[in-house]
Amino acid sequence: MFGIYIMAFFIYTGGIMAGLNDMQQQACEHVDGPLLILAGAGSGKTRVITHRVAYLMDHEGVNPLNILAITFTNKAAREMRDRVDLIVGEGADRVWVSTFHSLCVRILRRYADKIGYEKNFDIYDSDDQKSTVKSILKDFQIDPKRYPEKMFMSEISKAKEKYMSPDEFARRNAADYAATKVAEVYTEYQGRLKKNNAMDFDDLIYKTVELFEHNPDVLDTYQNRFRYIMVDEYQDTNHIQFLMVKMLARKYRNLCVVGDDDQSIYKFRGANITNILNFEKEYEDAKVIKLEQNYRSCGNILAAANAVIQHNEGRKDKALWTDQDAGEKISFDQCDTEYAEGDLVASRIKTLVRQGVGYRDIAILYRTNAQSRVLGEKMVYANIPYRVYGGTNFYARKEIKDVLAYLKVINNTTDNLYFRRVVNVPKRGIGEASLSKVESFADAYGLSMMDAAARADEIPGMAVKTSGKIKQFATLIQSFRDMLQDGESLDAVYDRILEDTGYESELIAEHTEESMTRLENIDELRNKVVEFVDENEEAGLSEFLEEIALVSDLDSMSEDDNQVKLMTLHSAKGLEFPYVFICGMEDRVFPSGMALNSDDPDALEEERRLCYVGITRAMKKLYLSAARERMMHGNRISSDVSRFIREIPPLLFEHEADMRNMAKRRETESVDRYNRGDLYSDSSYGSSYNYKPRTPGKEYGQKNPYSSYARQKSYGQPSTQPAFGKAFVVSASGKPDYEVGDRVRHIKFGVGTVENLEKGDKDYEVTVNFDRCGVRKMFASFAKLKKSE
DNA sequence: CGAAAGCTGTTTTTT
DNA sequence: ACAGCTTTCG
Repeated sequence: MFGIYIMAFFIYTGGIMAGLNDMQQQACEHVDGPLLILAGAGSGKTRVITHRVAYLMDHEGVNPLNILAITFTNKAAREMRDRVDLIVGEGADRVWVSTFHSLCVRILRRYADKIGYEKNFDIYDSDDQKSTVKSILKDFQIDPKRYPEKMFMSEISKAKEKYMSPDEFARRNAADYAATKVAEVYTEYQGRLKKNNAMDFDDLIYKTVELFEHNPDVLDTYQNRFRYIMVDEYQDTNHIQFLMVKMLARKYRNLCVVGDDDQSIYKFRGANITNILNFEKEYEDAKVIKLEQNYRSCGNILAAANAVIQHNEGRKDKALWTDQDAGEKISFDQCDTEYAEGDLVASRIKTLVRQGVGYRDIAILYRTNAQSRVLGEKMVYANIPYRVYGGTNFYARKEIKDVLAYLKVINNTTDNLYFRRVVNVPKRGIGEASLSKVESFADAYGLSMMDAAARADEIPGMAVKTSGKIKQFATLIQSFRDMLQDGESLDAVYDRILEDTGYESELIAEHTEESMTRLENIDELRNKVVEFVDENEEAGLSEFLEEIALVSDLDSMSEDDNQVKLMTLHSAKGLEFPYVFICGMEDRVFPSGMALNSDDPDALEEERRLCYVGITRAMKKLYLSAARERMMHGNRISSDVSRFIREIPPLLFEHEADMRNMAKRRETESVDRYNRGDLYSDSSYGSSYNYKPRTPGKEYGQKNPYSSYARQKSYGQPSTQPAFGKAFVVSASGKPDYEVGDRVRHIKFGVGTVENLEKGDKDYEVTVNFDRCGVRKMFASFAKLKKSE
């Protein structure tokens, strides 16, 4: 009988722990007390967290309500919940899994009154922050040219990340003139946000910590609620997040943090790597578990990642290992321009797809969002389904911000920022002059601008015609509020807004390509409203706006869409793809020029960590590429191959010999350039840059009509080579020098016979029967076939 | 008051 | 190259 119990026990645990290695299992089974999991890239971190949650519930009998898991993105949160669901079957939906920000919003909505806010507070995005700061600078008569608003925004943000109040900031910086200015603006900024019943991203966390600090009873409630706390991507937490976690975990000390110091890439937004490095000092009894076996990448890729990251000084020494095969070697290509690079990537993708790879298994990563434009264009050309993640956010588009501003002003009439945004959109003949009058009136009587607008006829010195218009606007907004009050659904109100404000009809009347896109976007937003209403029956406008504010583009990533994914290296963190392209492997692009110029040595180390993150996203094959020159800030500049390429041992590359040569050549070149004194100096940057065209013949297809080559003349190439641009384009898509029946040689496939040659849209398509590997169809300009006997 | 035209600085990464 | 801001004109 006892034996049966034991049996059952083993089968049971086996069910949960199936497929975990020793270290992973230890991590899962550590229940009480602080735990630090140092999890290298691809070491099954998510697996461990989900299994640990399952273990706590099923094995330790922990109530799912007592578990809090903080993830980095909403997508990660959703995934984790789904995966826990699969393991435990029931109760997973009661585990609280969310990001720092959404966790805080949920807490703050509940206790808003305790910190002097109303429950329906707005969440300001960076655009909103910027307009607020801008208007303060105007009022304070601070010249934005001497003190740019960006500086104020980042200083304020930094202060909040350290949990430093405006008062304390002022006290600490009394001596420094510029800092006193910042202190004044910071103080005023917080005042305005409060007045508008709004919080920015940093406030969400700041105010939560403040709430806990001033209300021990509230803190106690949450300490009891969250007896088991897990924090993912701990290396990217900032100081105030650290404080918040510390407060919550103080009572039960069941804190488990997971992270990897090598993947810390968010220093620029306050992430503090010492949080993870000093965890053992903070919690002396912490158990530390290292996960170093990588299950994601094949050997060559992992070796490259290890080689790169080893160039960093300040890191915990560790090395990932794998028992997978070496796999395919890494590919590297230096193209002439960013357009050629895009063409190459597109053609490689087509080859992969022809071999049976799904589009969904491919990702293109890059350092800056700006690079996505050309790459995206090339995907269109090549007919490759793709999606760009991040970048100019859907919610940052003008029309979306307008419509959302209507919703926000309906939700929170206290806010003047959104009032100003929509009061004259579409044009209602209400100008700045009238608005200042409304504002002074509002200030004088302690009203919001919306309230003042409702009483516009009382405002002194205002024309009856104008006050009528303003009043009408206030009535309009009130009518929407009434609809909601009467229980009308959100989507019904949404439609009424578009109609009654005349926003939609104006766009329809415009009837340009642009206005049609805007209408589509507005329709897309409507879909989101409907979707939200369906999924959250209880929730209202406030909740909808909150979801919009905190959700990111990436969160909508779905396995269902069979598309190539384009995103920045930053966005790619936490994801994995069988085939990964990293574009723009050039000094000043990646590592960024900023990092190269910086006097902080960690700046370059952070870039290197980013490179490490990028490489380790790849499972089967990694393609790196660079351009010899590209358009940057309106100038065509030439660039060297990224130093990170040279940090990868040549033997890991497909064309090992070439890589060796390049490394050698590069060494001498660098010395030469250094001796000339122009390494990274401005002489290679601005208009004085001496542009040397490459020999046209060895170029990849260059047919982009928007390419700057079409306008080559304007870039310092006056009379010496007038026909260059033209000759260039012709030769790129010109007829190859071989015919059907010729024997040709391909750099990789060897010798074969040309079976067919036909002119496609932009290029010749050539079909070759190779002796070694059979029939292949390819684009002539990519194939670089040479006649052979 | 509003639209159009010119001038400026700007790009690293994001919850 | 581009957007956003200021200036200018109707």
